[in-house]
Amino acid sequence: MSHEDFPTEQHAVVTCGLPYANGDLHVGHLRTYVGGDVFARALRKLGQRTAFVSGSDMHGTPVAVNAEKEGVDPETFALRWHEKYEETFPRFRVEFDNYGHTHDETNAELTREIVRTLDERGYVYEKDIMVAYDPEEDQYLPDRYVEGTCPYCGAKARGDECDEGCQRHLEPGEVVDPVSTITGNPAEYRERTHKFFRVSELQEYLQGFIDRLEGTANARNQPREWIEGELQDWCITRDMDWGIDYPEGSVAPEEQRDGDGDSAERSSADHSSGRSPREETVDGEDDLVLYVWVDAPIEYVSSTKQYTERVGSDVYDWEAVWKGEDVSESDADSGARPTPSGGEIVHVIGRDIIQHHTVFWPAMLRAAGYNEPRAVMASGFVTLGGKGFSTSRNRAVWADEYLDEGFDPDLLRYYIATNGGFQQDVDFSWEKFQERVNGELVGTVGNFVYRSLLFAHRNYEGAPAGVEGVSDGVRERIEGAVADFGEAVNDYSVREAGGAAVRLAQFGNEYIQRNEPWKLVDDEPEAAARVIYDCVQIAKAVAVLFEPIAPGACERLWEDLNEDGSVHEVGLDAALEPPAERFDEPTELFEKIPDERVEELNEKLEARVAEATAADEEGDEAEDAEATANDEEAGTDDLEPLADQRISFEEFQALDLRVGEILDAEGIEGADKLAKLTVDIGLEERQIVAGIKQLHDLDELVGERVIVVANLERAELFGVESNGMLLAAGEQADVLTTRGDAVPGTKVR
RNA sequence: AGCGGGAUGGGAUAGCCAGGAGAUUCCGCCGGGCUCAUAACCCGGAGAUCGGUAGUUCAAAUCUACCUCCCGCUACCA
Repeated sequence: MSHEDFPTEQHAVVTCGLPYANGDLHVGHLRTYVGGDVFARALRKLGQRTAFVSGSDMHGTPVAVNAEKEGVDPETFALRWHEKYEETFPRFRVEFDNYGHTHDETNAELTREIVRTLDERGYVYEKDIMVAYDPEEDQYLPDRYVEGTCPYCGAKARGDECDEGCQRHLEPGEVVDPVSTITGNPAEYRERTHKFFRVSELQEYLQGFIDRLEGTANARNQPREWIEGELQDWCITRDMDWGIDYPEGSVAPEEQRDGDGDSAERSSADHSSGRSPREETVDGEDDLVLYVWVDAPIEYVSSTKQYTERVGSDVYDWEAVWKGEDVSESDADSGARPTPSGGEIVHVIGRDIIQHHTVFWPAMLRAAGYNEPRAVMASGFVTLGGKGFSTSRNRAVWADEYLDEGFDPDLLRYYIATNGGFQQDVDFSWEKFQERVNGELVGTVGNFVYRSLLFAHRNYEGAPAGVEGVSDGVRERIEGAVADFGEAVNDYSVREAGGAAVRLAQFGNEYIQRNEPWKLVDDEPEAAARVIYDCVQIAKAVAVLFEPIAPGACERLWEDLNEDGSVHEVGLDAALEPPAERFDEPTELFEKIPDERVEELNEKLEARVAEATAADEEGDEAEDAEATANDEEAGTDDLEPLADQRISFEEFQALDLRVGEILDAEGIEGADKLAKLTVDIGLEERQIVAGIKQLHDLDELVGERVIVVANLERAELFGVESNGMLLAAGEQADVLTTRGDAVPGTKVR
């Protein structure tokens, strides 16, 4: 192991992947934040000085697009979500020392500073690239404003990644046959000058880095393919208004801020025209904004900085943590490991953003002279009934929803933190939730501390006096649990950190059961007192060890134990310090979840998912209706231009068009739009797949005359063979039919 | 079809990265105990040749190759 075990002398910072200010939080998101919170608390228990920070990710095209849809400016839109998150996290006892956002001044300033450093050190160069551009709307189309075909695998791809095919990250200008996602217009490529970060020069460094990176295995393995293959330089600018301006040396920061304000005003006044990407100005002045993945991770640093600004650098020094000893310019791209003088940086993220944290981000840090992350913990996803969450279909358990049901946040924390390995996907169901709460939290932990403290209170009004201290066996057992806890933290296993406490409580139950103090009280009062003293000690240790997972419950337990101070602040030593000799009747730490409750929750969930799916469909229809209306009003404006290219009569004759009659029509399961049709085309019956499921009452189509391209190559869609193509007009799939009574099979010409 | 993740007693999970006592924990099942405790708790038991095949090794759930099956995301106007 190339790193010292926790706790170390250095300060640590634990960060959580920034939530993207674009929608509600659900239990899946919470997995990462709870994981980070548990880990940060656990580090503190070990005695490691730790800052726990995060912030909202405000920039990027999806925010801009969705703000436009709502007719507000991106800042207003993103801030609204930011405030929501800021308020939600503490309700799950995810307590950041600082929670900022990427659009605040601290981050804007630090981002410009870091980028300027990269620039000065020669890590940035300019390159003219072809950028997708919508000539009709006169705007550039960065990232998700454009989609087209992946140049590597041929699948349909978004502008920034081949999300449906090979999963490759796509650089601007790479996507083939680009189309604007805003207008649907085919886009053309125009040459623009952009900034590139020489990631390729840091390849040797990154190879060393990935080998010494700690955390979960997936974070270390997934980026290998990139780091050990050929690293591409990274385009770090975009043609947009929304974001942090590229820090041109000649432009003073103040002016840039003004620029931001301007753009916000402009886009809010201008939203109806639906444009937010940078419009080219008359003089063609480059108004480049930094790519969102540049300023987003810098927020980790900015947020730490804000924390220091609040508490003072004598309490926590962000610069010592993040900067440490700067690597000299000439050394940066060597594989040499930086002097380990900085802090322990631990990133807790979802497994979908591993590459950003193990390639681009450490490269930036290194090149700018910052300290490298010690560990990346990448969590698996949360599934629902074995299937993935689908926010669009409302197939999810939302954070608010959970709280509204009145459940203690600790229950969910326990469930998602310990139900499986951190990098493993965990399944959520109310049944399993109930099982673990009732069995482990109530039956094992809650029951043990309650029976112990109640017995102690009734017979001794607290921990029995006159006992010399814990018995050796129990002491060893507690020490063992403390050791397990420490090991778990060093293994980055939040699951095991929780397990140590639960197993200790389990031991407590065995211990009290074996010694039966209730039988001893009368005949052997001293023996009884010793047993109960031991039990109270175990309960106290449980409070200390379980605090990272269940901070609320442990706070109550700490009070029940009549302990001074805060259970959140005590270290592991407290586990073996003598318990109080006086305390009141204890409370029940956790409550059982009755079966009826689970049934009710399941019904609710199912009903909502069904309803939302239906509403989704209606929504689509409404949108479609709107689109139709627009089509009519818009007249010729929205029509595709006529093809310039003329074809020969022979080429036309190559099409075998036939009249057909629909004999049967049914939807294809799993597909939103595809329908399977059986069509009689005179000489034979054909099975044809057509994308008309939502646009037609399928039953009404039966008997309808249609025009079919009979000699189109066969294709398979959703595993269903399509042997021909049904002709239809426009977005609404207005199906072509015959005016007279041409019989099926008649050739069309 | 592509990418990713899995396959361990009835169900759910750990262990595999750093091979070595026929294997963890939870739920369920069977039998017993206890009554301090939120019908909680404790003890004992049945039950897996760790997906298949072939290798490497003195030794493989753990390493290598191939295969099968499952799941997730994608798949959509042919």
